Amino acid sequence: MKHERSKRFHKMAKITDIAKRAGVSIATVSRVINHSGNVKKSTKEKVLKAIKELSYTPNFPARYLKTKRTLTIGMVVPDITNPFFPMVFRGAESVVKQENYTIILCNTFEDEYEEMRYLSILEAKKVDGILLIKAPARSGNEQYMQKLKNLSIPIVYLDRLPKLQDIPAVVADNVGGGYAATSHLLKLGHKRIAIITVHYPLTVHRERLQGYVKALREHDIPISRLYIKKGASTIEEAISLAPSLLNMKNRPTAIFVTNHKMTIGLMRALEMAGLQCPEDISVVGYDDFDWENVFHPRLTVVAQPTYQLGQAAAGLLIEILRDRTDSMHHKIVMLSTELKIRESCGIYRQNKLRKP
Amino acid sequence: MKHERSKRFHKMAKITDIAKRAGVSIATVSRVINHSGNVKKSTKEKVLKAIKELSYTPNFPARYLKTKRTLTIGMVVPDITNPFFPMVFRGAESVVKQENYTIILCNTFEDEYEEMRYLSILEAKKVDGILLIKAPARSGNEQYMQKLKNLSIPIVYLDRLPKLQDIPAVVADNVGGGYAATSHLLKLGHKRIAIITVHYPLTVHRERLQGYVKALREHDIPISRLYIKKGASTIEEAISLAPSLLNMKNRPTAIFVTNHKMTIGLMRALEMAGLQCPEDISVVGYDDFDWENVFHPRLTVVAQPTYQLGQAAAGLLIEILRDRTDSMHHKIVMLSTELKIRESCGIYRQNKLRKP
DNA sequence: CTGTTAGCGCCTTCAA
DNA sequence: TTGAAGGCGCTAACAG
Repeated sequence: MKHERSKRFHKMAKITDIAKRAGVSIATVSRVINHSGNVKKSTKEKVLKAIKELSYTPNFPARYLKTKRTLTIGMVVPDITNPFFPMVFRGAESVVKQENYTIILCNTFEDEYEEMRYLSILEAKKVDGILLIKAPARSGNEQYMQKLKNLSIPIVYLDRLPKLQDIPAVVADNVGGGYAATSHLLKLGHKRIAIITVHYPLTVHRERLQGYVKALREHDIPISRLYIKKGASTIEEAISLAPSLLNMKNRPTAIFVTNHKMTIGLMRALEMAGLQCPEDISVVGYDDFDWENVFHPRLTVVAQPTYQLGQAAAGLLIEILRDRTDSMHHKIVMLSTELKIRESCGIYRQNKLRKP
Repeated sequence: MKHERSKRFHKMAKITDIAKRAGVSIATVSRVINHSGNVKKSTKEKVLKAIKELSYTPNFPARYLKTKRTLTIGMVVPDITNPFFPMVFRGAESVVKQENYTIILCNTFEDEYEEMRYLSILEAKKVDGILLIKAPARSGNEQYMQKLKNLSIPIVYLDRLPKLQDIPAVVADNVGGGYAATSHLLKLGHKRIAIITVHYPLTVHRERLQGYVKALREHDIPISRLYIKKGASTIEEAISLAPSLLNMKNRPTAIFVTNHKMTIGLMRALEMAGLQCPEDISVVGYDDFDWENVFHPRLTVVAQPTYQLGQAAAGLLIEILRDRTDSMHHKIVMLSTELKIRESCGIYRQNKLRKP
């Protein structure tokens, strides 16, 4: 036997109720609601009055059947718990809300299967568009990439780029970020500069590594595989990765970490190894948050334009939705990063080499 | 003239397409999709085949018209940029996804008008339920409270309680949190303990203050208005509030901050005043995040069960949705907090009184 | 086990 | 300026 919804949830008025009460047809009601077609002022007022009296709101899902628009967009992120993404979300929300869109937020936990699942749901729910921050690609995912490309809903890629041609996307200048971080260290005299980065097949990290390599090359410093550590983007992973760097005979005098969570892990590892930052070792991190300018050591970091990334991506998506065609939107927008110099990098000194 | 959607967005197959291709009626197709009614194995396979071939997905908005369920819920938060809320979101998402729900996330910026706006939209979009973390109440909002109470969609209140009777809600033990923080300071010998809290009419902060008062009373320490500072929950506000405390003749030897952002602001203010924590002044903060156990001074804080708050609230909401009645769900669930003792509190020493 | 059919709430020609 | 009627894609009786 089916339960009844309790009385306090009275059913909502519908358009016929309004029509009846106002003594007009539903077509007329629809016209005043949507400002479509002409309605005599007096009848319009009658309708408005009825709407107010019954506190009527149009039923969006029903309306969708005709209009084919849900006024909602989907946003798929790897991990909303990484403070980078809430800022991106807010940026996006700030622009879509102007157009009365609303956002379904989906967390994939860096899992492409989860991403697929969510994309299917978003498709079924008929969101008007999707902002996608991709999870790392799994090997043998060609089929999925094909599906992505042919999805019935416009997608704007954000931050992380898939292996796809001709897609609309908004990204940060990761090569520039990696380059700036490494150059800064070089300018301070460091020569043995390590990098801790993420092993996922993600453009962002590959590019930051590229920037690192580029800067070293420009200074004729050979790239050593021993100074390049890769792992999952977690605090724990950085903690377990760090010792292989810190216990080297030629321990690096500076480390560039390309990821926020791993930066925290590295700092923990330094402490555990009894190393002072910046006295014993310099660190450049990634991503900039409020507390970083307060607690010690104050991190020198590559700051990303998080809010702006969200804004730009949402703006692009809305443009596409407005045209209802994406033919001329196969462009990739790149926003630049900024090195925030604080206190976690010291000048290279020979005597830094004391054993830990 | 209306634009056409570009060709790459081919229209989706619908149930009649499947029926035609499988050589059955749409009713049968519907049956296999929804596992309702019996279908002969062989025809079921035919249908499944057709579905796969046309990569058909049911159209949720259309389906809603019949089922009255959108399988989406709304979550309204004050500021997703405060790391407290992403954790709550993840907790909620982790349980609703089990039931195939999806979440529309709405940011109100602590603005009750914005909250009203979003609630109206969620109502129009026919979300099945709402998780609401309320913005501070404006004065003269009785009408809105009335509307809230009579909303056509079940709400579970989260973290912050409105002035309403008989509502389902999940909250943290804020009195307990304030009490634990203050007691800890008292145990360390502090007597001049100040509190920096939020002036919004929000249960959470009122209760944390209550806990503070309760602890002091138990130790027969008079409550001084001079030691109670209230303001907006921002970094800047804490910075501008702090000097009135730090420059007092009887400067407090310990401060309890009931809000994450204000904690950051206070630490900044201490630094600006040339005060060391914990040497010159002890601090207990609120909310616990990864970096707090790494950077210095390591904050002693009241940790809230963020993830669990989200889980519990979502669980309660789903229960309500399952019954389609909230008659027996007028309960308030309270989860406890935990004091994380780290390094920002020192033992009270007389000589702390040196001028800044 | 399967098909026919009547709506769900709304928008939108087409007529008047 | 207004109304009547069809249909969007789907589910759920009701028949067969």
